[in-house]
Amino acid sequence: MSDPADPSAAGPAGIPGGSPAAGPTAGPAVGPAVGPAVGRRGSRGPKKVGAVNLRDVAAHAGVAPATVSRVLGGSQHVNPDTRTRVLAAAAELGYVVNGLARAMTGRGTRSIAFLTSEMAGFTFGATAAGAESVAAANGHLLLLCTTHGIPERERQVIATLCEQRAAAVLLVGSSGTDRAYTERIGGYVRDLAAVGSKLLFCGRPGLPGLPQVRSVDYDHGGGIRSAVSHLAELGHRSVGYVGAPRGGTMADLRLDGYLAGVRENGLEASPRLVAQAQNTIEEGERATPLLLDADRPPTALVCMTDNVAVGAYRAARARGLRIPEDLSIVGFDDVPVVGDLTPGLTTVRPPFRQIGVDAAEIALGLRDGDTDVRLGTSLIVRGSTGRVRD
Amino acid sequence: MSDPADPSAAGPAGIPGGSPAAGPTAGPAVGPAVGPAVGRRGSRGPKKVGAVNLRDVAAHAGVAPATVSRVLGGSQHVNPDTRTRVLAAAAELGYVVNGLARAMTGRGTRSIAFLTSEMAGFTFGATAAGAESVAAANGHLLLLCTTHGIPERERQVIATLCEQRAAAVLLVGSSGTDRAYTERIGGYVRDLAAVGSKLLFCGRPGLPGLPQVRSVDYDHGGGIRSAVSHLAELGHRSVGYVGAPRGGTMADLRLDGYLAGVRENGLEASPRLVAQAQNTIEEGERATPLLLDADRPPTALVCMTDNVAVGAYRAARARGLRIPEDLSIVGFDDVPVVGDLTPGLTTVRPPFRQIGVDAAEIALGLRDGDTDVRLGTSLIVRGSTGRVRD
DNA sequence: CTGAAAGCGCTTACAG
DNA sequence: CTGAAAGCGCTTACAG
Repeated sequence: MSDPADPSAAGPAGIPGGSPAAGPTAGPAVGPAVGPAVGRRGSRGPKKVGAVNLRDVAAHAGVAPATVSRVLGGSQHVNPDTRTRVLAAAAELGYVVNGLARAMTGRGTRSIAFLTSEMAGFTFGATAAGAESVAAANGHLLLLCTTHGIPERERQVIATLCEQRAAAVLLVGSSGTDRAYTERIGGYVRDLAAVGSKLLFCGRPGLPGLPQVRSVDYDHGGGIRSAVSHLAELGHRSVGYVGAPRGGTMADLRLDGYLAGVRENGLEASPRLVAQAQNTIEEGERATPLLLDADRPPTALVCMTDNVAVGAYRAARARGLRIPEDLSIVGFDDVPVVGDLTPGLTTVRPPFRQIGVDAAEIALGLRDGDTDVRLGTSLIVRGSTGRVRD
Repeated sequence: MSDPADPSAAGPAGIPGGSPAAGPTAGPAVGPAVGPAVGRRGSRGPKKVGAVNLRDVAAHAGVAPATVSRVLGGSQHVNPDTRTRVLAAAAELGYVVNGLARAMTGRGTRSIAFLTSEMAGFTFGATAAGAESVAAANGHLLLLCTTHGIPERERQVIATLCEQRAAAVLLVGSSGTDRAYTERIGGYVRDLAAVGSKLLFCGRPGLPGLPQVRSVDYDHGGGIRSAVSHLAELGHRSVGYVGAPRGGTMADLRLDGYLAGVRENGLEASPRLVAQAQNTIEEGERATPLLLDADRPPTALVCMTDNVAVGAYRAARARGLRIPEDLSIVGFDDVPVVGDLTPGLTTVRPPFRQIGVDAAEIALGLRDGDTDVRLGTSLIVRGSTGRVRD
């Protein structure tokens, strides 16, 4: 019973939803739908075994295969009567075009791939959702791949994607910035180009060494700077930063944003105001005390991500510090629920969904121009930031 | 410059990562990798235009296409020397097998599809991640599709998946329970079976009318019952429920779990202890007051989901109610950050990732037996639940 | 408007 | 162990 192909499970014929949906141009079912025409009145020997194909439809309609291909392919000039006859035959046999075969002739729609390190987290989902909506609206499927950050796995995935002839691959999220990384990506770009595909950066900036790879990103630095400015306006002069050390695109951009914000607003600038933490709550909880327990602790913290900020909340609370009376905190990403913390987290919101949408549109060639796109962010002010205590 | 196929972008030959990875059995690159062999010393007329194919490799190695197919296909008996020669030729030409063509002969690996209403949210991501890991480990790609809950879109997606010959489709998440729904799904099952594919329920129970469709789910009812029991142990006698009205698998199962829990623990049972709210924070915020503002309000609330619970936090706070002193609250799902609310949310944690893993394994036929699987949940006790006030 | 033929790129019996 | 041939299911010039 675990075999859904069991004909005995077909149920009563004629149930709506059971219509052989066929291709985008096929009409509604007419007669009782059937699966593979196995043993259908012994019409043509014991040959057929797979699904019904185009030739079956042609025979059933009394036309040549080429004609069936034309009407199903939405071709131009076809006699209305012939068209009707073919459509009826297709529906009657429950014909479903073989997309694989079609793709081989160049007419098929190739899928677009979304390649990310981990597919967990809100930011991933929002971006993927944006890409999916565009893909779907254009008849493409979205392939979801994960590298877990290991090069060998990444290589493997790209190879598979080349074989499957993905239309394009969106490389999503932060990445390394070293020379080895650039060369590795450069290899992917060539491999993909060899099969008519292309690479696109999504949610991360382009690579200097790879100017031909377009990027769809948001303004990491600008977002952080707006957070720093917000704190400066509230009177803070000593603002700390908790985030990942240099070495990744996101870490670099956000840290640089902090540094620029400090400079622009004439705030205290000092290495002792920066604590290193990877992007997890635990890391934020671990690193924040490095700043809070110092001699003259900062009155406000800008965190690389909301995860880190939540860790900062924990650390502050553990020390009996009130937010924002004793310490203001700003996050980045605006993931769900952080607005319901006590107090709500002030944070920078990137247009994740839009990033996915733009990337997919570019990947599908729906957009002209060849420039990178970089979207703006918005500062969501909630209760975790307040005027500095006098 | 937006064309990644631009040969001038190929950079210096010999860069690692740029190796023509080819199929799973192809060896490492040897000479300088090249893309399509266009114009390569005019070797065979102006014919070639696409990527290099198997015949090119055969010619380059001085063997028949069938032989190349054998060594690349990991076939058995092939002369070692011949194998070496073919592998070298493949690497030299940067050959990448065409998965589409291979799939047409039945040898290719078909992708598995993950079909969900919305691809937002933690639960979705965790489940998909589990499925992806299994798919990847077995050389399959994961297709991500979205229906936005609209039947027409759902139909469209299934049709496309049939055309693309997906190996299986995982129908993920809650759904309707009415007869029309069952018939619609029944149609999909037949359509998929006709192309050798199958349907699987994931994170939701099976449909009585469709016993042949297997389901991989977790114990919604048991999870809620454990929450109710937990509250009963804390002395609560009047426990309310906030969740969606009947009509969906998740809503039904969780509400039934509440009802059973109330009965099992001999708690107050009354329709006025149940408030209806869809699965969003706002809905929880809207519906909770219906219970709190009643004559003899419950001392504890079980919410269908964490979203609803967060809404309940808002409502309680708006009334000056302390959690858990004045009101205990339990959620369901254990999405990120709810543990950092004030107080941390006590909630039921389903094994989302495992659900995805199991579903994918079954879809890929990696598991025997034909029974449905239903995994257990764990109650994560945090600060939002406490002894009832005397 | 419609057929017959060739081709897309691979794999698999069938014969050596 | 290896070739030549046929076939997978579709589409596209090429001729009517």
